[in-house]
Amino acid sequence: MPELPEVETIIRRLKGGGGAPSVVGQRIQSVEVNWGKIIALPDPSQFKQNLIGKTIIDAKRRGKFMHFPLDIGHLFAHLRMSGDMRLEKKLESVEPYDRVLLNFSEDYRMVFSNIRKFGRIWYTNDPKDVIGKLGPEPLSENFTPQHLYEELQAHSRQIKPLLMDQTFIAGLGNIYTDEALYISGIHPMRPSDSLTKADAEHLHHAIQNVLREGIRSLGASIDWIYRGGQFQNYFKVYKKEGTPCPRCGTSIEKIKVGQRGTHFCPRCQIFKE
DNA sequence: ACGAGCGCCTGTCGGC
DNA sequence: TGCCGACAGGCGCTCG
Repeated sequence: MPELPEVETIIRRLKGGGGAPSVVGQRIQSVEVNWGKIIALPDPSQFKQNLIGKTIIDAKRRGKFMHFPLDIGHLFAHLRMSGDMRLEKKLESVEPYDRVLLNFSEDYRMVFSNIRKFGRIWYTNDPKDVIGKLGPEPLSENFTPQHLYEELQAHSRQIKPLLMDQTFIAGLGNIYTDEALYISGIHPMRPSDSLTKADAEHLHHAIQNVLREGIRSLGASIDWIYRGGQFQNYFKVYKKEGTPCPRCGTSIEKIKVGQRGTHFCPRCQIFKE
């Protein structure tokens, strides 16, 4: 479930508010690591030592990364293909996929759950170690149609894998990329430098729209990981192969682009060189 | 610079 | 029914 809108939803929940508990202000008393490879930096035993006694002073998102500034240093987490970050009472039972637990001084703990063990957690004094190479935030002011157009021209790559390259733009994954390309009428395999200025403007608008709608819906919930998001009910092409295009009625197709399942309308999204 | 192939993991689904 | 391969919301690596 983890693309920008889902991570944003998780972060907002972790921040609490409205009477709900928050990770902000919590002091880490102990750390449990049940799968060592989850800890990307430093090694797991150092990781524990570094975290104990630290206090979380904020919870933020950058691309698909969760970012927890501490009183000293920074904690980052990435869910990769599966998983969740929960804030819960220490009384709750530990679930089978709970890989890393941060026990706070009082009542609560934060739990990194990750079925496929692809997720990663970092502790570092320098955020650049983790998020230094990320492209712009798609919902920030410095991501403009002009910027997008110029960057598209600067590369000659298939548009879909380029949009999913986190150094190009931070936060898009398979779902929101397919949806944004559909909305803007761009074939997923088109060379990035074949896009016109008008194409780039449409794409920029579509990216921001689909992400905002995703956040408004609290993300998408599919398969066995359900977290209450509703965006799956608004998919126009993702997982819609064989159903009629909402705009022209042509059957939605599924192909592979850059090794990833890709859904598009062959009539609305014409390939051009 | 770019794209393909593959590894990392666990679970589900469709075909035979 | 049972098995087996393909596939899944991601990303880093190697190779050509």
